[in-house]
Amino acid sequence: MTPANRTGRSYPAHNRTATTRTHGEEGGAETAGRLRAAGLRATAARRAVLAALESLGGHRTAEEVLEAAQAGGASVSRASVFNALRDLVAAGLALTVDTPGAARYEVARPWHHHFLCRSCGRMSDVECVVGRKPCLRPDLPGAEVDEATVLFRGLCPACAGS
Amino acid sequence: MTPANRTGRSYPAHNRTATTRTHGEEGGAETAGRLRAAGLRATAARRAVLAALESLGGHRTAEEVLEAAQAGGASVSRASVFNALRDLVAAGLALTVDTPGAARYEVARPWHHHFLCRSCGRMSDVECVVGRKPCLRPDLPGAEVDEATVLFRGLCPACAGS
DNA sequence: CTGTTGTTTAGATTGAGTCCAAACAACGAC
DNA sequence: GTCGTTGTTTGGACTCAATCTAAACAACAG
Repeated sequence: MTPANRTGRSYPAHNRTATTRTHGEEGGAETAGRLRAAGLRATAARRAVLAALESLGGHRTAEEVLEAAQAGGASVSRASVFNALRDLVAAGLALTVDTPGAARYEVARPWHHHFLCRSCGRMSDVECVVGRKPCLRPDLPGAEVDEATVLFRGLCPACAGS
Repeated sequence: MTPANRTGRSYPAHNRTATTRTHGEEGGAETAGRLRAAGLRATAARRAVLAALESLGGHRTAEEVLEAAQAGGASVSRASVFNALRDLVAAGLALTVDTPGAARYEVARPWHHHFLCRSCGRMSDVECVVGRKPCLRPDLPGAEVDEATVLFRGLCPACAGS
């Protein structure tokens, strides 16, 4: 039951920078600058991963990012993609989504939540009324809350309509 | 290999459905009755898993349940624990919690949410104001929402206090 | 340009979970 | 009680995600 495809594009694919870089690598000086501004060294692997995440759009697994980065001409290893994603999330440039199976990543944007369709398996964004974290508070006296993530499950509009 | 050495007695066969037993041993008649009431066959594996989940309490991984079930004297295979947990969740007798890493399970109780401490890694329950699902609704017109799970992250009272 | 220090790499490794077909047991029917 | 149907269990091989390793390497401050 529920064949569950990969996460689809709930986002229009983010257009890549029209001007191609002379070095033939994904991610140009702009990407490098954002990495440094976030306190990270602007290594080739991190630039490729960030660029891949942006050009893919949506919620992607590490494997998808790896493929996209390599397809983009970068020479990146699997381990580096995991390292880079970890660092990007820690630096606030990317977000992780808790999903069963493989973890999914997306470029950072204002705080929001996710809807996972039980039929097509696609994940889509759900705006957060508050827009920043933590948007909910647990009834847990003494706790220090960093964030509250909400995962909705059900049938997406497309699957519910048919 | 060593096919002659299989552990022979998988089903203790101390089950007698004719008269209602009142004592609640692990995997006893009471547990069996709840399984049947939920539409499941009362197999030894499922009784052991449900009993283990209950005696352990809290939010447990499949591995922990397996160990507890085996420690409790039952002869259960790993695959059966996964099968049983899947079935218990489907039948509404147990709940899954989406956590990074291994999935966690708990005996069913009124709808609630979870707090995951980033320091000690412990998970605790957070009451849901609504108490039934779906307790939140996404701004996603046309979607059919089954449930909304909230995962809080931060420092639990114990870790925040020190 | 150079040194320090953080990063990358391929491959081995761990860990969670699934798949398989044959053996087996639950339970309604008799 | 016994039987037959049908659902379950089994262990081992397997898949897939993710981490670990130590040596080679590259970023960037000085």
